[in-house]
Amino acid sequence: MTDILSHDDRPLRADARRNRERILQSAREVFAESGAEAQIDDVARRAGVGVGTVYRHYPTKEALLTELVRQKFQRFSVAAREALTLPGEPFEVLADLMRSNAAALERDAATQQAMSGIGEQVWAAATAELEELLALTGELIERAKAAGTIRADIVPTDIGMAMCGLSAVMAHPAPGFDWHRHLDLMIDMLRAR
Amino acid sequence: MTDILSHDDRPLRADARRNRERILQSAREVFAESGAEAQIDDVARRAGVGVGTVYRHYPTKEALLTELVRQKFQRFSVAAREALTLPGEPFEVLADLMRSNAAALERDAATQQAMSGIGEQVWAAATAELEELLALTGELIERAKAAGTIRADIVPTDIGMAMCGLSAVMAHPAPGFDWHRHLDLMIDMLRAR
Amino acid sequence: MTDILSHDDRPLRADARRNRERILQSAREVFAESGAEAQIDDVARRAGVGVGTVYRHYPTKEALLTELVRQKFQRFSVAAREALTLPGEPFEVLADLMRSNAAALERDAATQQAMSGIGEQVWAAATAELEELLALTGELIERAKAAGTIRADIVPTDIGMAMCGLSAVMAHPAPGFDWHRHLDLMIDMLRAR
Amino acid sequence: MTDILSHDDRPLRADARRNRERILQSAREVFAESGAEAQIDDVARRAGVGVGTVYRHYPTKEALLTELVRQKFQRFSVAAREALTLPGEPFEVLADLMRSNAAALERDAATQQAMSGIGEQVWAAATAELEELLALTGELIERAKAAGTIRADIVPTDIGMAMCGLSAVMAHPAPGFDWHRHLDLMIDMLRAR
DNA sequence: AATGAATGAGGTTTCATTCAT
DNA sequence: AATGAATGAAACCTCATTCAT
Repeated sequence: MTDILSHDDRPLRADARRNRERILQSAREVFAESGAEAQIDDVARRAGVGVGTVYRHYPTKEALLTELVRQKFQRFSVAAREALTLPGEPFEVLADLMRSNAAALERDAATQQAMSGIGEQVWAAATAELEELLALTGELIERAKAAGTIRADIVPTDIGMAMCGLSAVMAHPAPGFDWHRHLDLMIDMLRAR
Repeated sequence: MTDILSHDDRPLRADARRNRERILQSAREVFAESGAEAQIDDVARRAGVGVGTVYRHYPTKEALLTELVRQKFQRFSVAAREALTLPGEPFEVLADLMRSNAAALERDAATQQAMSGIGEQVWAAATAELEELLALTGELIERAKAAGTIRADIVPTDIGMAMCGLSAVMAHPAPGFDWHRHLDLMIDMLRAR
Repeated sequence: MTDILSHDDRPLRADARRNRERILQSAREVFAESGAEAQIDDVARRAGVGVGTVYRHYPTKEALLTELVRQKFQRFSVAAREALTLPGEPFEVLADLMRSNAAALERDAATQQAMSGIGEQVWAAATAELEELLALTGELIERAKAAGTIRADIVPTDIGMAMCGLSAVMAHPAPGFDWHRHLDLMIDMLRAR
Repeated sequence: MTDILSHDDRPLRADARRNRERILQSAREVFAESGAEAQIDDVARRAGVGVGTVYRHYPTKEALLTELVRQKFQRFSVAAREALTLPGEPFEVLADLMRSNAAALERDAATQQAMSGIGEQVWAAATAELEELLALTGELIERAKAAGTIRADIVPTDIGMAMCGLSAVMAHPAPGFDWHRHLDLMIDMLRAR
């Protein structure tokens, strides 16, 4: 959608593409370290570019954050698509996917912050990606329902909410909190009895 | 403990106490409306006091936020204590408590923010209150275990993590997300089969 | 003058007088420690009274500072009057007076600040005291002139300027600065050859 | 040394250099008018730049003040170096230098404030410049000693203390105070008899 | 296309002073 | 007369964003 409306469909110049990658990587690291209140200047500095360059690629701090979340969702979608091709018992495939996504989340504090703290509009802007992800999740659920190994009333957003909650738990080092345990419990809650 | 060490044991003057209440109430409202990035000036204005007065009571924005979270936990504790005196089936009592706490959470965006996103140190400062709450939760769990109506392996932090995750879900109006449903599912996950 | 115009000539109540003394002493200490940017609250706290009490006695921070300077000048005047009664060689009497005033100055950072840094108006308000001091200094000078031991062209403000400069040197711990040496040199400069 | 370790060796962009100059000039004027309690906002406004620009160049009010003092000392050093090349009788050369420095001081209330009142740390940060100045002063003194026209026991800090004291006298419009006279007296005090 | 200096609204906090208790 | 809570103007500083180079 973005591409269609974009005023500039030409592929980016090689150096511009390289910069864009560097900026995103730097943003991931910086937001992971300092949370959403990290400064664009820091992102630029770590990426080795000027602030202006960051703004050329992402017109707004929010846009940058959004892109990060979008990409994360896309990767989740990629993983989900892969999972659909895996043999194995459907529910276990889904459970494994959740576990590996959670592990990825643990390494990506930026998205964690985005999922469990920041702005309404960041979400809104990533709706397309989220919906694709939910659709794929739906397919995984259907297979498990066919196999009778998942609760019959589960819908895709149940998984989404679980993962969203999980990321908040991760983001909080409250004493005694252990997200692995919380995830296992939630996987269990999805299982057919 | 806090009281003993406090540098100011004398009860507040009547007007000071009144102002303090007003400030807290105003803070709840303002943070609820604008999230954690709300401004102290707005809190002061709505409370009908000068900024200086807010700072006299809470020397930092963070301190104010912390107090809000603390109080919320204390109210949860009060509710838990009450629940312990209720007749009814122990698991259902616990479930009802979670539901009513969730409802309270929905009305209190400040705590929501705090639980699902912000400040590490806000949490840290509320540790004592959190622990009391977990202890009481433990008692409720024990009673349900004795009745055999809760999963035998549940511990207090399981409830804590569930509520923490729930507040993140609440804070996100992602399409299709419905926290009531998520909560019901989680309550079910706690139930003995 | 202040007394004549004062709306309240009645001697202060005993406790009020005690408070006034405490406030002045506290102010001396606090300004000495933190310079002129010390806060009235600190003065009040150290004096063991409320801020309001400080303000009842001195309607302004500046007024308090001024009173300190005034008193210092008065003490210098007392010392000068005493010096006039001393036997000894007139120039040496004057030199000794300067030395002992300098020593007093060293112990009184508040006045140092006032003499070498602060406000025009603080000086202005202490004009009467300064003039009395200069008049007494004039007498000391005259005696030395009669004895032929002081430069014939010296006037009272020469001493005033010397002491003013000295207090600035004192206030600066610049490496290699040694106010005793500077004072000795200046005393020498006053001496008849 | 400063240059070698500096995190920013590249020469400033032309516009940045221009702004920096403007800021310094404006700061000189503003501090001269309002003393050290002048506001950064005023400095910025008079320089015709945003506050942020001032802070970009000088991260702190103190840093700005320090730079002013530093420059003043450097100018004094330049003048001293020049004086070393002048023909004329060495003591008179030194005396003229003191007089012209005093005249410069009279026009520069900011440095006056700094020399005779403010911040310990402002001085500390200008130590290098002060020491260079003292070294050059030492050379001027040596020449006068060789000529036998200065007191044999004079050392560079004697001149430093004299000028420091002088600036305090200047800063105080006490009735009867005349810094020209004070300076003449002090120059006389340095002279060999 | 990239750079980074400049911008300035806006945020938090301080503190001299007032005033209700 | 004393207290200290309240006031709020004003200070300092930050940082997302713009724009000249």
